[in-house]
Amino acid sequence: MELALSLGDTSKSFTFLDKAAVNLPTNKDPPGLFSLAPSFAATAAAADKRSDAAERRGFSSDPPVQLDLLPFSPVLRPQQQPPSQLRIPWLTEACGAARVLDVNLFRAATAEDGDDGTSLSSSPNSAVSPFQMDFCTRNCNAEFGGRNKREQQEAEGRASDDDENGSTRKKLRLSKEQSAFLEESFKEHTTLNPKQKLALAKQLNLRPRQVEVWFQNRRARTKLKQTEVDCEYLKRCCETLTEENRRLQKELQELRALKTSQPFYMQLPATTLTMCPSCERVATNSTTTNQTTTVNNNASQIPVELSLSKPRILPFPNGQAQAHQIASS
DNA sequence: TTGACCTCTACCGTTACGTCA
DNA sequence: GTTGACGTAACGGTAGAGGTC
Repeated sequence: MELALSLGDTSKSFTFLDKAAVNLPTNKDPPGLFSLAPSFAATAAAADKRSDAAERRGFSSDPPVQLDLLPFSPVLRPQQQPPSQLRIPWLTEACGAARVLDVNLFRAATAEDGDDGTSLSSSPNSAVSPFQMDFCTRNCNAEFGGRNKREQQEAEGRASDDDENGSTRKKLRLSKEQSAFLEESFKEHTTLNPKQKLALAKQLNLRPRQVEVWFQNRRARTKLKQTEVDCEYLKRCCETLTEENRRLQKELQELRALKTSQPFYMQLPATTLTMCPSCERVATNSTTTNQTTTVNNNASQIPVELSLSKPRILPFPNGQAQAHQIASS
């Protein structure tokens, strides 16, 4: 049941609630639409957690629950791929299997670490990984050779520093190949189960902990962008509401001025509107006209009469009071 | 069956490093 | 060469879920 109050400007309707209702995230949402991503993300995280737990318990969690975390972001729309196997289109389609071999070519024995990141090579102060990555990058991608050479030298320098000072915080830049690889994986799975993490780490010649951290940071960046988009949308909504409020206040002032210019209005009997819940027809017990208000009755609009403000008690000169009300179901 | 304890992982806030203008 | 802004890898703390005893 919908009541449309017609107070002059009938061409503009109030649409905020409609918009909010319509723009709930769906798989068909185009980019830019508002979504309730945080709650969805939480649901997805919980689902993934359950999935991971199922994996750890030793049985498959199939069928996978594909959750669209960011409907407005096509990058993050997961493909319908089985989660048990990582498919890397960037790798397999654009570069072929040779890339895989290159990535793994210089993988040292330390890459056979467990997934806890606590073995020798995964020590926070270990200098193994930067070397491996630079070897990999040099051999994988000739166009970055110069920079990677410098990186390698820097890495060597850091390694020696690390050897001297075990407290040095290690930070390395992932190569473009590694980043692209991880990005492609993220498109398919925003979270990883231990198997996937291990597989990715092996393929990229990274420690599982690094893969884990990368996904955590990637999720954080995604959430941040989502928040920015949501804030922008809410800001626009606020502006719209402010403008709407301003317009209504203006109309209210005009109508109050109209009231004072027509003192006989106060002497008129109140109008009571009743609406049948089934047919939504509106009936009135008075023919008094203040302002014409239309009641949106689906196909037809029935002009009725009603007071302009919310139901309230109006003072009458003779001391009586009478309620103006709109009765509806 | 229940509760304590442990492990794992996601998330969050923060820090520190690398890059670039 | 220096500096500040920015992006991001990495860290520590916390909470929740599941497993074990």
